[in-house]
Formats: sequence, C-alpha cells, structure tokens
Amino acid sequence: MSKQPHPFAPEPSVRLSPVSYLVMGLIGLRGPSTPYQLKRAAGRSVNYFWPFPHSQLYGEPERLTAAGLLEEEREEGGRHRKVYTLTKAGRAALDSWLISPPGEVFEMRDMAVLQLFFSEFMSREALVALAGDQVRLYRERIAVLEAIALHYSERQGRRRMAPLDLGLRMARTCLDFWQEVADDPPEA
Amino acid sequence: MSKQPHPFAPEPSVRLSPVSYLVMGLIGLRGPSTPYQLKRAAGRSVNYFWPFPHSQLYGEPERLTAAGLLEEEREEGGRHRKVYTLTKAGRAALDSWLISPPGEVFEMRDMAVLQLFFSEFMSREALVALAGDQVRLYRERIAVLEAIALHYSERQGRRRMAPLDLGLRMARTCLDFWQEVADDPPEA
DNA sequence: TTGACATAGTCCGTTTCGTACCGTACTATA
DNA sequence: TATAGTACGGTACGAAACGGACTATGTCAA
Repeated sequence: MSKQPHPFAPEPSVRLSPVSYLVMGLIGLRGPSTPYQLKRAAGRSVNYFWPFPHSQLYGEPERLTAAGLLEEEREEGGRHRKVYTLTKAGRAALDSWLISPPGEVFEMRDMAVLQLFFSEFMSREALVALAGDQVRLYRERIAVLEAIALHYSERQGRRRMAPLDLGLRMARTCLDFWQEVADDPPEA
Repeated sequence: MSKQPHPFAPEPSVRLSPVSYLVMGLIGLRGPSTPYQLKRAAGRSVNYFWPFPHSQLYGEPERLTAAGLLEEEREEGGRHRKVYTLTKAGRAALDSWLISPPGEVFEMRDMAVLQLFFSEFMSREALVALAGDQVRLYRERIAVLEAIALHYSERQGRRRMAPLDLGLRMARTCLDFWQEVADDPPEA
C-alpha cells in the first residue's frame, strides 16, 4: 500500500476542529456573516453546548478561508469588517461532517461537583451553602434559557430549538440534584 | 491603596488551577499516591465531571511540590516512581478552596448536540441514525456508571457517591432526549 | 467637544491538549 | 531460561485553545 497522498487529493487537509464546523455551520444558517455577528449568535445558542473564547471567531475564519472553505470580503469604511461566506467546498465539508459519527458522549466540567466530590473535608454548613448557591445559579440559567426559548420558538425550526431544550432539561436535572443536596445534605 | 504584595505574604502564589485542587483532593482522599494511581482513581470518578489528559498528573504534582503544597518521595527500585503526600500547607489550600464559591455553572461540550443544532442540513434518516447512535452510547455509559456505583456504594461515603449520582441523572436525561429524537425526529 | 457607552476587533503570553513514544516489569510458553 | 507479548508507568513536545487586556471606531447627548 502506498503511503503517498493521492496526487489529486481534494484538499491539502487543514485540520478541522469542532470550532471550524461551528463557524461553517453558523454561516450556513445565517448566511454571510462577520465575526462579531457570529460571536453574538453563538452567545445565545451554540455556546451553551460548545463554549469557546470569542477570539477564535477571528482567527478561525481566516484559516478556513485559506483552506478554501470560506470566502472573505472586506467591507468599505472605517470599520475594517470582514464578511465571510460559505463556499461550495465549505458546504460540502459541513455536509460530510454532519453525517459522520460524532464520537464520544458529552463532556462536562463543573467546579461545584468537583467540590462536592471532595466535600468530606467540608462542614455540613459549607455543603449546604454550596448547594444553595448552585440552586440559585441554576434557577437563573433556567430563566435565561426559557427566555431564549420563548423568544425564538416561532422564528426557528424545531431542530434548531432541540439543543436548547436539552440544555433546559440538563439544567433542571442539576437544579433538582442540588435542591436535594441542600434539603438533605448527605453525611460524609 | 498599595498594589505591592504584602512583604510577608504567605505563599508566592502559584496559580492553582482546578486540576491542582483535583490532585490535592485526590491525595487527600487516598493518602500518599503516585501519579499513576491518581490517574487510575481519576478515571473511575472525577474524570466524569472534570476531564483532563493524564500527562497533567505528572507535571502538576511537581509544580505543587515546588510550591510546598505536596511532598515528594522517590521510591527505590528500577521504577523511578514518585509518591506524593499532602503537606499542611496543601491541606490548608484545599480546605480554603472548598469553602470558596465555585463560580459559574457547569460547562458541557457535545459534538452530537452541535450536529443536531445544524441538522437543518441533514436528512431525516441521518438524524435518526445520529440519535440512535447516541441512545446506544448513553445506554453503555449508564451501564458503566451503574456498575461503578454498585461496586463502590458500600465502600464510599454518600458524599463521594453524589457526583456519580448526578452523572447518572445527566446521562438518563440525555438518553431520554435522544430517544425522543429517534422516535419522533423534529422537522427542520 | 467631550465624554460616556456600546460596538468591533486584535494581540499575545500562558495553559492545556493529545498523543506518540520509550522504558520497565510480569507472564506464559516452550 | 530465552523470548516474546502485553500491561504498566512515565515522558516529551508541538499544536491548540484560552482568556483577558488592550485598541479603535461609531453614536448619542449634554
């Protein structure tokens, strides 16, 4: 078996990360967009199940442009904004990613749960306080998510709303959990 | 207000990351441990709500030792294993972290949900396939978590088991969600 | 005309990731 | 008692991601 890349291989294979697809996907949904627009759009949606620093929304589209997956257009005027559009190749990459297996189950990171895990070294009161804080935070988050859901539910298709729904369910699961901890703190 | 650090400030303040506390906490729970033991212990517990590459379990304890929070002891023999123990200072750092607010609510990252969000560009069949895969994966994970829970439930205190319980609930929430998607795939 | 504020984008040092790789010990088999 | 296979234990290092401070631009209003 030859290990040489095929001489007519389609793409010089830039490494496409989840954020790459996220960017292409967002542009696919919204049409031509500037990084800042992407940032705002992500903040209300995709950031809830794929967080990342906004600075990536400036670098990543450049890489994708270099790879021929996006097209860049400079805007006139003082603001040197750049508008990115999905190319044929970009759309194709997106489509083929979409039908590829996503792999592992979700990852979560939660400081509060970390503390709970080590809570043997914590007084009962401290534990209750921790749980109480979490209950408050989850109530807030749930309110935010519900507001978003309400605001977008007519405008958006059911598919795009589904992740939000999952986010809500997750948050409610956590809320219930911490509520129980607060009400009946487990002994060490 | 002076911005100078207090001349007798207790620690030269190494930056303590979540993984730092995780390491100290694990050593606190298990007693003196080698990085490899930590790795194995983490794999069955704390990795479910705070994933990280195992290579950090070799570097991090060194940093913490330099900061006086751990103590390092070389083992005899061919294997140059190092056993780490919590110092007084380490225990104090751990305790004070435990009673400090954990901050933001949990973060999750999920490729499958990302794909779902962009599933407008996906056929109904592809969506059903995706959901079916997820259902399978979550069933597996739930089985694993249940096995762990069963295996450790007598040996461990209720507090240490609680995060596992949350993990299970989360997984069940996801399972239900994807099950519904599979059974009744939303239209775009 | 200035100054307060929201908008938009950049930069860059630090952490974290991820994984390929390298020794060491143990076991089974002949 | 060679040897080969495999699990164990650890290291190294380039590539990404992070994240926050900083710059600059537009806008409205006093």
